[in-house]
Amino acid sequence: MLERSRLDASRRARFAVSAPTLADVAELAGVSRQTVSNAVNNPDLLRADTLARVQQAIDQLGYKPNRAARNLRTRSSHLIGLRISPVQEGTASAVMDRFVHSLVETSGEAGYHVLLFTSDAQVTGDPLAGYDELLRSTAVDAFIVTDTYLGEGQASWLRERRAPFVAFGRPWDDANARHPWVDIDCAAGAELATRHLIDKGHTRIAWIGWKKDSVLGEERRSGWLSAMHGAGLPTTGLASRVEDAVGSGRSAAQVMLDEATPTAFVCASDTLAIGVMHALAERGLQAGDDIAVVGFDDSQVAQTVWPGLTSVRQPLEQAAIEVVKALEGLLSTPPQVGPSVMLTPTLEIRGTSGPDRS
Amino acid sequence: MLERSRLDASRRARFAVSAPTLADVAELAGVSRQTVSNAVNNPDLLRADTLARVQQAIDQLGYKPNRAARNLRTRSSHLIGLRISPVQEGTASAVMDRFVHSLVETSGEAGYHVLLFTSDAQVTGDPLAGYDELLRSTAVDAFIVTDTYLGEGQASWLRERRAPFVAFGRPWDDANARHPWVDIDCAAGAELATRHLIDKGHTRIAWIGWKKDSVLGEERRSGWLSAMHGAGLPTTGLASRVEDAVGSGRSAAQVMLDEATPTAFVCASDTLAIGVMHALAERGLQAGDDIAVVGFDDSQVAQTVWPGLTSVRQPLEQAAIEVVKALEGLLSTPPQVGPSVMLTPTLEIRGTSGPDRS
DNA sequence: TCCAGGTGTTGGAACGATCAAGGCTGGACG
DNA sequence: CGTCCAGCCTTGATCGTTCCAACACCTGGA
Repeated sequence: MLERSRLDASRRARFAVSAPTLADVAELAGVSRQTVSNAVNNPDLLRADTLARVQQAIDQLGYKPNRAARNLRTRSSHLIGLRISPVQEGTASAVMDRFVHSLVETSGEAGYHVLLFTSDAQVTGDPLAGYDELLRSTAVDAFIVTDTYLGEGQASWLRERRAPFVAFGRPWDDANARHPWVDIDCAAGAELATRHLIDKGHTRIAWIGWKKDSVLGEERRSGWLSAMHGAGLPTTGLASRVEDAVGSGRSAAQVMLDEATPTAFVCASDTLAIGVMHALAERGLQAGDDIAVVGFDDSQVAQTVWPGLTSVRQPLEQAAIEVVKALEGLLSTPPQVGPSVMLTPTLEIRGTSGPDRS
Repeated sequence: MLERSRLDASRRARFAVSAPTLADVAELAGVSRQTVSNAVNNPDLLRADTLARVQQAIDQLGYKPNRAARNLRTRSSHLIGLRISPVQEGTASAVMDRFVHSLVETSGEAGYHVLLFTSDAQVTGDPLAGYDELLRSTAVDAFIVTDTYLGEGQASWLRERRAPFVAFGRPWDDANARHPWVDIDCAAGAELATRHLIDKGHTRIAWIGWKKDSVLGEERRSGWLSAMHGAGLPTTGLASRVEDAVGSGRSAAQVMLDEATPTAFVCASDTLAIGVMHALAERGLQAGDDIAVVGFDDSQVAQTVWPGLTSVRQPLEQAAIEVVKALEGLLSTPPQVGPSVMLTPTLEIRGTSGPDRS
């Protein structure tokens, strides 16, 4: 008892705010360290009255387990690594923002925190360097991998090193990958967008999409294609594949308007859709009234631009929830790998859809 | 030697990928653990040949110090907590995205990682609960506080608990706060925007800003006011204070156009500026050609909307760099608190500025 | 030859938690 | 009455690193 308070005193002298430890709680409650540990982690192992006593001591001291000590002993950090990609200035996409937010919230509820890192590709030349460092220093328990369509081989790299991870985005480059993943059926999204325009009476609906080397772009394009074919509508001369930039969308639309007389545009991204709207504005045409436009991502731009850009909205909040669910399975003992999840997007209808053409 | 390899074997049996430890490196290099530790943390303590030998062993085994063990011993995690605020749907602001990205990059170079958490205010009712948990479990070394204009008392709360933190945003509510902070001189930004319009020949320049209880809004408004006064221009009847929403900006602009015949608008946010552009579109007016509009934040919307929204751009990348710099001072021993930093925004000139009116 | 003084290296203890195994109680059962 | 067992709690060891104090080695001067 005496020795104890001496220890306290010396500790208090060195550290202004010294967090209470398991031992402090144990002493106050008159039990052993392990019992306090059990009270925190396996409360049902204790007798009710003991638990209450320990609990009260915990509250009284404001005890919280020391993260570092727990991490060391349990060989886990309860941290999840997420690599964020560079901000794309001049585009309309803000997909990550919503996803990250929902991810932080959901994983917090599951007892995990999200740790961010960047690719540093411009520094080291290796886009996977960030993963390597966190993995080898055992800083995170698992990763969440995005941007799988870039074909950087993140997934196979991580699997080789037996690092647990969940992908947001299907394994485009590896058909027999066995890791858990969650993705959004963007072909269904494009199909939804196209059908919406067909329902409104459009028959000449153009597609402004990404270049052929973008798997994601081809996937979205296939949704437009199947909706058009399903309705028996022509598609020849109505598709364009360009860079994902406002200017590209604009010039693609100009060409299309001159050569194919479309009455509506479906775009692979809001960025391209905004480009189409620029082209219309330059001709004195009003998006919606004269020609319909639908975008993809439901970005802030789509939400705020006049007169409101109809856009495919990805269920990113739901995606984050599914990712965390898969992660929990992966990190439980024994690890449980559930089936992969494919979510369906919705359509946010706004002014650029225009009135019905009947 | 024999015992060592037995240990290795049993370890390998339990953990598929077992990271090498300090002891492993020490044995391979034929030195003690402490020497390896020194090689990593204080290389200049070793003789050149010893260092080389240890370094080679480190490379050979691919050794990285175990984070948890190091954290436990040094009582620091090299993690920085950042609370992210809820995503604002339907607005144009995306300030955080750029700031967070730059922060992750800069702090990474300084050896720190960023850990995200949410306020959970809707769950616990206490916006500071997230801070408390991370602080008491010693999960982070420091915090970066944003949204200081909300008046939640984050700063004073953290100071009371002696938690190291740097604020992005000046201490609006506490004039004699002593913590380090970095902020952007948004009054100067609004002044810059207004001067730009004055230079173009405008004399009746309206202000669409936030409600009076927003300190940030009043600050920005003061920039407009001083530019107008400086040029000897009238301001009566030309200022409006509304909610930060597209619809509010739109109706405020309608009223203003009817009653005060302005030829230009300066807005407290891109969201409001977009609202003004809606009002113009509804009257068949073209932003830029007919009436000039300037926004604030240089959001993706400003960058992509037709014909390009002139907007005040905050130097968020620079802000993040300054924040990390302050943080490094704060976490060094002894802590060094430098002077607070105020940065000046720039103006991104686009189509809505319109031609010169001379 | 011996010692002072610096440089380079070492072994033991500590950080604060959990794991694994063992001890103590009281009641059930042969 | 002795043994066993289940329930509850305690003890000692351990995770991998860094801190601390001490030790071996070398050089130069007395």
